[in-house]
Amino acid sequence: MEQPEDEHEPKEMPELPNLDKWDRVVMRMAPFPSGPLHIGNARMVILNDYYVKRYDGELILVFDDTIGSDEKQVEPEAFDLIREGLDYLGVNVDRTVYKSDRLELFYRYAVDLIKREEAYVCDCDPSVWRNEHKVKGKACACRRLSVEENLKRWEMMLDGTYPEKGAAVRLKTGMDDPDPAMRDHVILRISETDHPRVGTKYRVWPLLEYSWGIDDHELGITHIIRGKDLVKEGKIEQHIWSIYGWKHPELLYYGRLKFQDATLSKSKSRQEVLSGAYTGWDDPRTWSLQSLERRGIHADALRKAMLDLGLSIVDISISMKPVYAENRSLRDEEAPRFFFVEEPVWSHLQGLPPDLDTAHAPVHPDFPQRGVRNIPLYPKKLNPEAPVIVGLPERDYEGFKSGDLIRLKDLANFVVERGDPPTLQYDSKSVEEVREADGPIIHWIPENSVPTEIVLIDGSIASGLGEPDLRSVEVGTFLQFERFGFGRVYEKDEIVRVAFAHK
RNA sequence: GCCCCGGUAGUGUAGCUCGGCCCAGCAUCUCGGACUUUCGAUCCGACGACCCGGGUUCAAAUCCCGGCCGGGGCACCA
Repeated sequence: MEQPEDEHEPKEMPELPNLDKWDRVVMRMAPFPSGPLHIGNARMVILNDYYVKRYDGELILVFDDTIGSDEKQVEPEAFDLIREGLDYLGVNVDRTVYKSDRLELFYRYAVDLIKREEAYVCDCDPSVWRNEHKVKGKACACRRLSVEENLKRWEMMLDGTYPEKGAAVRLKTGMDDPDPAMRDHVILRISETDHPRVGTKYRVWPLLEYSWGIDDHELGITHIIRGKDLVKEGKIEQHIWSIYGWKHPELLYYGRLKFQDATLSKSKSRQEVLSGAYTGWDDPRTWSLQSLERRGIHADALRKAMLDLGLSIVDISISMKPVYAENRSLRDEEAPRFFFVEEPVWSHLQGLPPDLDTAHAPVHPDFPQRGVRNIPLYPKKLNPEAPVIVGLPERDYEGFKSGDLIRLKDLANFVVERGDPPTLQYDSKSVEEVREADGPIIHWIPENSVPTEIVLIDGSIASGLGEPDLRSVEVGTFLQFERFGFGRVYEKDEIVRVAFAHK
């Protein structure tokens, strides 16, 4: 097949296997609703979305909201947060399913598996079973129980006779399996935890591998792409599919992602968001999709970076730099330029020619047709005697010596005179002079500049002043502060607030 | 302890199924240079890898064996 070469398209991904076995590709995304999707979940989402779009298939969003555990709990607000993240990524979901709506289905199959003698109700103490039976590969007495006895026990699980952990349904995957991980795994257990959607309606809950063994078939899933932490679960699913003679969906696994420049912890983020230490789920330290959106990271930058990883099952450690590089190439063109000075060193301008009262800087240097920003030097028109003052970046000023020739970008060249206050003596207008002297060209701000705060990636805030035109910028604008970096305006009142994206 | 998976430049990836066109392609990073009134963009260039050892073969990154290294599983979590 001929693939058109388009350098803007992500790398060509491999074909999905055994396409001819299925009428139409049906895939699913199954986040556990404990919080918003973060960059680590993006791979799962993007991969599934990519293949569904490629084959014009169907994508089902399945909220994997079984009861979880003490460490992993369903959080009610997560459902909407997840949808928000999917919207940002541009994922179209054809259908949404909640695991917690399907308990009756899992119960029916549980009874059927018991009747087929493929499963049994085990009331052994979990640690005893682990140490005496799983490790040694020896079946417990429960395994030999009659169907009748098992069904009776099953009812006792449902009606509350058994307490939590008092009994569980085990699937007969085989006590003689060489892999201890595969020996008669629990597929349903008792939990009386309150569920955000269905409350205490059910006290018997399926485990992930079991619910998927049933649902991947019931939902008509043809291809499953998920993290390799689920390969054991995949094997158990295959065991279930074989019992029923169902056609096996294709299983694809990818490795875990580690980010060199980000620490991801949904539970820590949750804690910090709740305590107010983080400003919300869009705090950059959460690395949530919301936070990336706020920073102006284009969904396609994320998409390309994720697809560039391919489908390798190896665990990988990646950097955000490719994402940033892609984002820059996607958004640099649209980004208007502004000056921002973090800790201005206020300096007096002297000897300005009378006609030099405003600086004109291009909105975007590569597109002169987009016009100029005007930076007036004389805000105090009523008091012509007042000195003209500009703010310089402290970092630059520190490196200057008296007598240095520097250029205020888009204005003129000056000779530095260090002091308190520092003064800048007008020298010349054109850029050639400073070039010859090999002097620095720095950005600056005039007196009537706009209070501006930039939220950095580590959550700290760079506060300073932005040039006057920043006042008219709209919320949502992706911009560049010259010699500082790119960011997106996310809020504006007296202060313009920008989320830093990248250099 | 048992089981599974994997090892291509700093990082990520292509190639490995069907050995030769691979003295290994691409991206990113880094470093030079050009250009530019930004530490942005653009252009040019450079650096840099098939884990090791055997074997099969006319020929191996690709197949086989051993070793080493790395990751994961062994929950009444997802």
